[in-house]
Amino acid sequence: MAPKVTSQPIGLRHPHRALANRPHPLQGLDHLAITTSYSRGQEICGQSRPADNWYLVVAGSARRYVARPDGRRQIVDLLLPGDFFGCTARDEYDFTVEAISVGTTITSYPRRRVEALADSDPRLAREIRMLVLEAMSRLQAQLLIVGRVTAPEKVGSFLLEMAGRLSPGHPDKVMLPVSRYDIADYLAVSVETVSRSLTDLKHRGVIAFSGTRSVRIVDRDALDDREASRQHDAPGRSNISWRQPLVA
Amino acid sequence: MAPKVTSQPIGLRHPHRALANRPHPLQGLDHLAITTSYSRGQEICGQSRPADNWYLVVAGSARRYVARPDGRRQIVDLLLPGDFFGCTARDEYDFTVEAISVGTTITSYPRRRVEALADSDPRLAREIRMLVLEAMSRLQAQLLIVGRVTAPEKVGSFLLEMAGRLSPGHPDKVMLPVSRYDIADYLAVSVETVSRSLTDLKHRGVIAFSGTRSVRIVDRDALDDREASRQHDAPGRSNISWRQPLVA
DNA sequence: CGCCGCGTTGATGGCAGTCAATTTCAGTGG
DNA sequence: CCACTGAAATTGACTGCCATCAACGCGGCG
Repeated sequence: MAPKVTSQPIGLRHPHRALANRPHPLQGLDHLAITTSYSRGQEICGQSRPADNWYLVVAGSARRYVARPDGRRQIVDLLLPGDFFGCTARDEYDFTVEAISVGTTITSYPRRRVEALADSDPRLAREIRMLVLEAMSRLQAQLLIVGRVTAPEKVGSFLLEMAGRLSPGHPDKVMLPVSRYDIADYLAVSVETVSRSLTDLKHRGVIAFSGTRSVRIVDRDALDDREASRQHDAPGRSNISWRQPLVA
Repeated sequence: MAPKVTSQPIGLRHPHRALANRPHPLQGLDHLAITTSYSRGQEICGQSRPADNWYLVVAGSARRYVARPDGRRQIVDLLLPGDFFGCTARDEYDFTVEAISVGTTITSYPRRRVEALADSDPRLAREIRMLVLEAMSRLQAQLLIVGRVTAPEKVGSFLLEMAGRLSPGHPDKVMLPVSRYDIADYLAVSVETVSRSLTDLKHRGVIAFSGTRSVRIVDRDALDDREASRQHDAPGRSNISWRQPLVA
């Protein structure tokens, strides 16, 4: 039942991407940390298990999701190098995290020890707070994406989000680490709709492919939020207009 | 432009609901706090304004939302007494918060001062972390609700969520503090769909009304997550089955 | 009384979920 | 190197749900 992991710390000499030996978050906790490599689909932490560890992605990617009783799953975070997870208000995880890419490398920190250490090191406490706030920022960004109206809009803003997170330097080249199924469960739409939206965007010349998971953003403006407002001059239903007079 | 608020601290002798003089979060910061009453629809903090304050709801309710360029708005948190907001990773708020109920009372804390204080008081730092984690938990719960398939499911799980947060004691009586429009913008569906879903649930005997905003949950199981899986024996599409063999 | 916020109901078209079939791709073992 | 296998991805056909437009009832308030 327990995930079969190499529970020995790993050298970390050649991490696959990012977070090389450069300074990374939680640098001062290396003596408590255990860095592990996971294979594709391997579980890192599981729903309704004691939340005894906090985690930081070193390389690769992982999906944080909630399994619904009806068999569906809702991905509630896509984790990339530098992303933090596992820190919850409760005693048990209310989600599952699985590695996506091969050679996904993740550092785990014992919660009790780190909390104790944070009580004596304000800088650490502040750093943890920032990591949690960034996780919350990701969650809000996802909610804004999922809350969009049409499926091409969701897929489009998903691509923009991934582009911004994967390669802040080259913002028009996206190497998706996830399958269409993962995108579907992230956006709460069906796989077929994801596929159709992507081909739709391709035919409209908004994006281009070089391989199924390598996307180039051709027309960034068309993917942007402004699209819906400029495309057709229909102003969209606001639900806000009636708010203004109340403030007076 | 600045919200016309009574910027003097208020006595807090008779807060409308909850958080009476009983011990509340951030108790030790009363000397820094400013408690203000807001009227319906009044802005508490605004998008792209410097994030200089953290806030705690004392009484009433508020909506945290993001205004989209096309005029829509997405509510990303419904704030009830005891809820914390305004703590962000960036220097500017990326959302707006408005009071909903009349007499909404909110305590604001100067960010810089509190952060400095947290650096010397680990208990305070830990308490802030817990408040942020609870905000994150609310966000994840909302994402799970918005990610559901049909509109009645979204509305139903919204009612359950509100029931759990509003009155942990009487979990079958829900006094909604929000309008149908707010529910719609919270669930990312149209107002009409919210109304239709509610009447649908009423006709199916799942809920009962005593006034448009007073709901009684009659059949809790029918609102639960299990509904979709038991109703019809269609197992739903999983996207998970194919994961299992990979772990081996 | 009339205005406006709020809530509901009806009619209709378009989009997306579902079922199904096919193709492409990656990994494995011969 | 290639055949084989199963997952990943795409495309098509069809149905049902939901967004949209429209109209109407209700209640508070100036």
